[in-house]
Amino acid sequence: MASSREELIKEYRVNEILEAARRVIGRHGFEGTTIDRVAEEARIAKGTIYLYFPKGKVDLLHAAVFEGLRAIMAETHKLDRPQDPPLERVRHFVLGQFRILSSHQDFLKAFELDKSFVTFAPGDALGEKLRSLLSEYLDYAASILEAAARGGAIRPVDPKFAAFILSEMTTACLRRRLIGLADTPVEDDAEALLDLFLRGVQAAPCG
Amino acid sequence: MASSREELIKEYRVNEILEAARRVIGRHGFEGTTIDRVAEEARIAKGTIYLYFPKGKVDLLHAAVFEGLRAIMAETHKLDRPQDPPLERVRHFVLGQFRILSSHQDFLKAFELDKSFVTFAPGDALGEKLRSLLSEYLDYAASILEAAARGGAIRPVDPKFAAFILSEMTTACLRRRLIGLADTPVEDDAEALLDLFLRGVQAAPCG
DNA sequence: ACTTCGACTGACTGGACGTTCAAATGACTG
DNA sequence: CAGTCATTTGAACGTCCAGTCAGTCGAAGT
Repeated sequence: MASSREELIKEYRVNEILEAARRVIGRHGFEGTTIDRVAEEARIAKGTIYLYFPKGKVDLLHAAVFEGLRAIMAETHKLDRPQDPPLERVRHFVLGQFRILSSHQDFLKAFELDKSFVTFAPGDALGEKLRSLLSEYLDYAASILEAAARGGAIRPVDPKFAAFILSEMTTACLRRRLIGLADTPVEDDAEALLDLFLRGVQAAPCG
Repeated sequence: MASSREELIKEYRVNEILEAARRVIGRHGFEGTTIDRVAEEARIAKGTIYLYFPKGKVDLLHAAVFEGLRAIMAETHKLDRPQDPPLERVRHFVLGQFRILSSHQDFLKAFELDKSFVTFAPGDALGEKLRSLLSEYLDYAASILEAAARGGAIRPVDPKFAAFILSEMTTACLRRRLIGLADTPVEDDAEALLDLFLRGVQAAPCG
């Protein structure tokens, strides 16, 4: 990692710029983010940005988005409780994921999460990085579901499929609020979601 | 509606331009769509577009997107079978919706559906139109679920919440394929989705 | 044949924005 | 203080693209 004094300073500057970029993205959206605005937000001149991001705007924005997402995903990793009973572990994960994602909804909104995963061409660098990030996250979520399935707490659904659907259900709830279609408190959503999902995957035979 | 000869011609031209715009959007994405490209695709000159869309590019693209979505939603309305037994009606709707949306995945991908609903500011004209379109659609889906709940086929969940989650689960499946995370046939997704959702909302007590 | 009309064209304009680079600034040293 | 070097600056440049408008062309009218 960084060691010498210069490298530390450089890393600090890079971080400042990335944070400014994320603020601008949050305010103006991905497409509405210009180098001028980022420079103004970071209180430095336009040219300075090119010292730290010589590859240009696209590289900067991609880095900002990637790091932002990585941080959010790191948060969700921290909330796992492997020692809990499987079903309780799933429940805790679902609610925790909901809480974390909803606390970052501004950024997620501006970033237009789904778009970015979907839109980038197969060869695209950021697209690949995001895909692997998502993939890693889904493996983690799937492992929790798989453990529950092994323990007999839920039925043996395809864990990756279920994990994906679960995370999408979560972002869907947030999106619904952003659109203005939800008139109930957020906590209700979390409970309703958990209920819907758990019943969907639970072991006991229905009907 | 249109009556005179001129109005019919005009409507025809407008439609040609909108279709060209949708093709370009499908190929280059929303942001990558320029008036020049639309003009080239429609095999007319740039200026001609401004004869039919004097309000400019944004208006044109919004109309293209709105009409495209309206057509898709009209399709889903046609597949309802109110005379079927409630649970069968739900099942048919879920599978039909899946089939229709997946047949339009190119357009939906390019349009970045979620983005457009989420990103537009509350006062924005297209945003409002899309929201009301979505709202109408959700009312329709919710009415199917509500009928099933009244018939006792599913438990009395909040029908609008369930309808929203259902439609998002469907688009999520498609997105998963576009990202390249799915390795199973599409039909499997439809079945797995139906299974997950029905168990989630079904009447029989689980556990 | 001449005129009128209006749909259509596409070169042009102006502004926005990414990127560059010569000059200014400041920090550090002998 | 002068000299050296790294960092920072922002005016200038090139490109892209929405939007304009003077001019073309064919059809219909007289």
